[in-house]
Amino acid sequence: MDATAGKELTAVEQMLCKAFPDVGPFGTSALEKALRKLEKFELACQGDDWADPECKATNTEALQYARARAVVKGLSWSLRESLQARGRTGTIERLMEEPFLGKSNATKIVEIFQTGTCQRTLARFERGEAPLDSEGNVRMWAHRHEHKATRPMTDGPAKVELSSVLCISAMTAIKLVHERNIRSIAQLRDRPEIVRELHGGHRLDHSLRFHEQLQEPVPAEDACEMLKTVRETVRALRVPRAAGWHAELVGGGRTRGRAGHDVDILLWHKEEMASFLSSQGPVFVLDILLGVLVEQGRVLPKGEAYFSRKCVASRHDDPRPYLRQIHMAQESSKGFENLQYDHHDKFFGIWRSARTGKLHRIDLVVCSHPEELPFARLAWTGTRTLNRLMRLRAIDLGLYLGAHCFVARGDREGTTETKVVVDAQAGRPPEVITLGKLEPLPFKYVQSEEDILRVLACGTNAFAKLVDPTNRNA
DNA sequence: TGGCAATACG
DNA sequence: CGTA
DNA sequence: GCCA
Repeated sequence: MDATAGKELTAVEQMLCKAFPDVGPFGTSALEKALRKLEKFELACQGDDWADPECKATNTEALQYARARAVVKGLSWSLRESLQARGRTGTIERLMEEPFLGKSNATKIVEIFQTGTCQRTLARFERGEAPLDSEGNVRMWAHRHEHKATRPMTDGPAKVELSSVLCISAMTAIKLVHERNIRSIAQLRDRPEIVRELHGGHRLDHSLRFHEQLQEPVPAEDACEMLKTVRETVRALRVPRAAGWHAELVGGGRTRGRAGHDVDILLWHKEEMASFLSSQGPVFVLDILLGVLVEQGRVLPKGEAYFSRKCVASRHDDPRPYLRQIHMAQESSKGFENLQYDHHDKFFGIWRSARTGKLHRIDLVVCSHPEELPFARLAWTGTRTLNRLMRLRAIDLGLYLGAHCFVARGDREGTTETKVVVDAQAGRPPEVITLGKLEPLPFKYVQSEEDILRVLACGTNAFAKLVDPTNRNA
């Protein structure tokens, strides 16, 4: 029996029941692009979520646009046909039956679909003006806190352009516009003394210099070459069972079947961890791999370009931090926020094509423990919006979902126990696992992305469309 | 009607 | 504050 | 915008 039978689905459940193809059948790509632009304007003008430590507010507008775009991608009916058959009002009503769309966003979607823009938000953002709220008032300040507002909603195009530079965040772009009157990348390039003040060092200098190249889509030929080179290089390393290392595309390369401006590669091994112990201490496969790739001239070195490596030694404290009894027993007001989780070793850097000499962003992620592979795959395949939806769903079930495992939050009223339905297929008795506070769900129940999605669907196949990564472009 | 909006690391 |  |  369906675990959700007898009650209405939550908005998050409705979303996860959908498929999000890269290109849908109903001609909504211009609408999706407009909603993406609105999200980017909101992020660039307000700062990303939690960007201001003094004012911990969610960027609700950006979140709404991201969700609205996902809803449009997941629509199983045609806006065009609905507008013909039911008219504007009928279509708005139908949109309001979709998750996360109220009257305001439904109306906006119809306006953008019919006219290509939205007069009170998108058109104003594009002219560098502050948008209007649903009552027609100018939304001059982020977070609606007029008295301590430091972030005007004007100059959207300048802020979007500046924050697209690697190493320049939304908050830095906002300061450049309003404190230094810098309104484009070209203007920033003409002011080396201001660039120096940003303290980005050689990484920022390099990002600015090669910005256009780094924004270009990576040609399929180069993406293939990157994957092949990484795979062959890791398999030739002097590490335990080197031939057992795998390299696969995640990110846009997996959800869309083609790379965007970067290439995301996940490295994993059936038996080995991301690092091993030598007499000198832990050795990271990623470090050795990067050493070779830098030497071969494929990856730009730390002293030359953007280069961010994150490895952790605590992996070899046995057992893992999040499996330690001491952590499960630890109670704190902050819940599991104080937990030190292990993490996958990562590299964010610049690749130089052997074919064209052009530079491209590359992300390498090394799955830290073999059994965490499905969680690493799911998280690093994304998209960002889909990750947020899946993690919201996990919260609904009393679970934490990260890139490593499920952990019981144990923060519900009255009990610290969390019941997890790992299987509720028709014709079988449901299998329910009971977890204590901060106890991880044993990996034997989650051996694939499909298993994770089934747990999120309370043991059913309600979210099975998302098993295919090309349906994950939310 | 008010709390909540994903989660992580250097 | 930067990145995913 | 959703939900207890």
